[in-house]
Amino acid sequence: MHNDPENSYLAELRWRGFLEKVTSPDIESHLSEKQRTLYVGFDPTADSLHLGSLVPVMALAHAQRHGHRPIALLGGGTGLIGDPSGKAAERTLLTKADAERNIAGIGRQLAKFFDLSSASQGLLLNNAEWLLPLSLVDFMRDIGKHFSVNEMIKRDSVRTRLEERDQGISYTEFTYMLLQAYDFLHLFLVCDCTIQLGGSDQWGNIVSGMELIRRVVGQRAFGITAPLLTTSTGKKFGKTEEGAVWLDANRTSPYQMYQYWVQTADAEVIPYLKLFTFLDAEQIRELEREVETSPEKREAQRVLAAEATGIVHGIPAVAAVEAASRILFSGSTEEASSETIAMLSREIPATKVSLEELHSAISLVDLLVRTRLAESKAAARKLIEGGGVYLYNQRESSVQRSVSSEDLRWPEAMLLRTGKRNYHLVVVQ
RNA sequence: GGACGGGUGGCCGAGCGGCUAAUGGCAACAGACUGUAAAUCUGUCGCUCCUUGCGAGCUACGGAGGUUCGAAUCCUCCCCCGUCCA
Repeated sequence: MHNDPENSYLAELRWRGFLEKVTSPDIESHLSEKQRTLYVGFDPTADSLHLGSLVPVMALAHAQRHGHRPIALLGGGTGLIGDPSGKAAERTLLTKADAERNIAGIGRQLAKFFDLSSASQGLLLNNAEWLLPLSLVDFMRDIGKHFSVNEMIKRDSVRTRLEERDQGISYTEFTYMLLQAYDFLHLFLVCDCTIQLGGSDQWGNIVSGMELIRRVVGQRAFGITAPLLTTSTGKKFGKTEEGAVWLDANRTSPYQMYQYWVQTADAEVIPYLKLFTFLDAEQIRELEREVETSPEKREAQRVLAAEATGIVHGIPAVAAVEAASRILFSGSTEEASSETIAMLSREIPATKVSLEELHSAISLVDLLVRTRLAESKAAARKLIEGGGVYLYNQRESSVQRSVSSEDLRWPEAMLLRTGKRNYHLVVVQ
C-alpha cells in the first residue's frame, strides 16, 4: 500500500481540523497497511475531563470508527509526577488518594467514547500498572541511559523553567518525559501500539517516546498532534467566566454545556462541528450554508450544541436541555415535562409554595417579593406596570393579579419571570 | 493645637427657609430594537397602602438638640473627611 495517497482515517482527521503535525508523512502508508493501535494519555489533574480534552478524545474515537484500535491511557503513574509541559511553575504533587479518585472519574468518562467490549476493539489502561512496580535502578540502567541530559534541557518545557530563575524545575518533573516515553515503549511492546496522539504541547513527549522505541527495539513509531484551540476573541476554548466546562454533569450541568456550545461565535461554529460532532462533511456543508444565509437562526449552533452535548451526556438528556433552553431563551410557552422542570430547577432559582397557599391564592405582587424577583412591593408593582412580569412567559400587566392553583400549567411548578431572563421556578408542594 | 473648606439618595454632584422625595450625570432595573451580541431610544429608580390618583401616609440630606407655622437649607454642641498653618 505504498502508493495509497489518502489514508481514510488521516483524511478524516485532516478535513475535520484535527491534524496539526505528524512526525512523518510515512504515517499515511503505515495506517493504510493494516489495523493499527494508537494511544492518547490523560492526566488525572482533576476528577473530570473538560472540553479541551475532547479534541484528542474525538481524534481517537475516529480512529476506532476507521477500524483502528484506540487505547485511552490513564496517567495513574505519570500523574503522580506531573507533566511540566506548558506549565510556568512547579506543581504541587497530587496525593495518591486524589490521583486514584481522579483516575476513577476520568476513566468512567473515557469509557463512554469507545467500544471497549473486547481488547481487540479498544483498551482503557492505567500506566500505574507498569510504572509503580518499576525498580529505580533498573529503570535508570535500561531507560535513563537512552536519554541525554544535554538534549533534555533544550526542551521548551524545561528550558523556560531553567531560564526563569525564580521558578526552576524539580528533578521529579524533569524526569516526567522519561516516564511518558517509557509508556509509549511499553505499549509498543505489549500492545503493538505504534502511534501516539496528543495536543500540540505533547510534541516533545511524543518524539521522546519514538526515539526510545527506536533505540531500544530499533523500530519506528509515529506521532500525531492536534491543535490547541483558541476562540476568535482570543479566549481559551472551553473556558467560561466561571471556569472550565467539565464533562462531569455535577461540575458543569448538561444545560450549561449546551449553552456553552450554543453561544459559539459564527466564525467558530463550523470548525467546532467538524471537531466535536460525528456529522459528515455533507451535513456540515449544509449548516455552513445556513450560517452564511441566515446566521440569525443560529441553526449550526443549535445542532452543534445538541450533537456535542449528546455525545457527552447521552441523547435522552438533550431533549430536556433543548426544551429548557427554548423556554428560557425563546420565551416558549410550551408545556414542560417533569424532566424539563427538573432540568430548569437546577439552573434557575426556585421557591417552594404549599398547595394550600396556592388554593387560597397569592397576589402576584407578594409572589414577586417572596421569590425575590422584586425587592419590595412597590418595586413589584412598578415592574408589573412597566410590563416586566411574565407567568409562563406570558406578560401579566395587572397589579391586581393573584395566582392560584387555577394558574398551574405545569406539573407542580410555575415559571415566573421578570425582564428578559430573570426566571424563577415556583415549586408547589 | 489653630485657620479654612466639606459631609445630600448605590456612586458623583446640585440645592442653601416653603413650589424639594430633593436638578443633573453614572450605575441599576424594565420596555422597544436585536441573532441568547453591542450600541441606541423610552420609562422607572426611598418605603408602605389602597378606591392606581398627576392619591394618601411614613422615613430621608453625618449625629444630637434648638429657632420657625414650616429646615437638607438658620443656630448650638458633637463626630468624620480634606487643605493650609503650628
